[in-house]
Amino acid sequence: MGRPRKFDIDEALDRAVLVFWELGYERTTLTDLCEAMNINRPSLYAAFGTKEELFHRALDRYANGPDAYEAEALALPTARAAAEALLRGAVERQTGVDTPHGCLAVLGATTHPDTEAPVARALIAARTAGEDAVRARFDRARDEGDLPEDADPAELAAYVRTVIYGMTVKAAGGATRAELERVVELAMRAWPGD
Amino acid sequence: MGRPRKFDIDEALDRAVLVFWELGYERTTLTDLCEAMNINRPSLYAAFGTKEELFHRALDRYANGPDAYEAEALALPTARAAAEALLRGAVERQTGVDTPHGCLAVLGATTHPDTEAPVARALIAARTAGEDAVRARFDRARDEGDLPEDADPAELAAYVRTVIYGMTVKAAGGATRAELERVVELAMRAWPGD
DNA sequence: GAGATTTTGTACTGCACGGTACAATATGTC
DNA sequence: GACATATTGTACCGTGCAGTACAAAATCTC
Repeated sequence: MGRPRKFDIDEALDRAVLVFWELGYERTTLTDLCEAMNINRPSLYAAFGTKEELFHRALDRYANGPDAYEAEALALPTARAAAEALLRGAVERQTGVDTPHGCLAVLGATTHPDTEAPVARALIAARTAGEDAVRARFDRARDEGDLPEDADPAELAAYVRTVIYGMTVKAAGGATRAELERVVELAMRAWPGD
Repeated sequence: MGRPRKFDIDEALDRAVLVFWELGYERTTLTDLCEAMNINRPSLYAAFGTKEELFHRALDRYANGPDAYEAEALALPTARAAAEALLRGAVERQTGVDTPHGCLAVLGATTHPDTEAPVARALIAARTAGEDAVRARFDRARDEGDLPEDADPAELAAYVRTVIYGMTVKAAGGATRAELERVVELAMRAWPGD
């Protein structure tokens, strides 16, 4: 009961994702968020808590929304196909016309390993989780004989994600989709067995 | 004439580089800078101008100091050696024990292609200049027959720099030097002609 | 040593930010 | 319709920030 909420929580959260994605955590102000979400500050606090708590929710939603292609990529039948789908999916997501360029989990905050900032730590954790998922997929691939004996799943996962992060930086610098697609083709030449 | 300056300009600038390198532009405060440079605010302004002007000078000094290994790498006799030296040099610089991890030109600010922020634009320009230098080196290599006819110098340059940027993100997330060195080895497997 | 000149140190200003108090408003319950 | 309950809108608060005013201090010139 009580006065009914005038906005949709999920829709507002989607708007918040876009703002954080475009500006990063620190450059985003509450005014930016309120305008994009079309609500006022007390409503924001009542629904999502502080700016930092909202960011964590936005990051979560980002992982399950724009970033959900990763799980599909990992479900492909071979490790090679999975790796290529990860790379191509990253290019697509990072150079969309309706979304900000780059990746929230990389550009969301300036992160350093010894930082105390919870937001930076959350981004590092999100990236680590993403990399772990790739490594687990490649582990399975080697068990299945889908990867050579001398290929190291952890190294391959680190390599694939490194290229993805690098393309994020390039996308943030204005690189086009076509440029990044050529980077993917080159990157895949390092795949073992080719 | 006048009262003599109590500090050395270059030394103070080196300190500023380290602060910006560690914290990025936005998270760095004037208080941080003054403490690290061991001077007070009016002295900072008299010697370096605003925080933004100081950042530009720091970025310049970074390019000619910690980042100067790039020119040496490009001077190596073959394109392959140059590429590998760039990658290995990047690992070394990004995981030094006496310097912050990562790269000032990548992590110094959250950059987006359509940003108006002069600092972000300067970082993008610095990265573009770095990539152009690599491409010029690979252009020369192809003229010299050092690269196959079907290898595209611009694509190779984009690829090498993408891997460097990606390693920066990983270094900022806590990756160790050994991990990144294995990424370099994998990345070099994409080199044409191997 | 007097005066001009530059740097230094302290203390301040204006502003933008995240967060909140409080009253008004809109619903459900009895 | 009276009351409890929850959201909304406005206006505000404290804080930390970049940048600066101003006087004291240290040098050079003559």
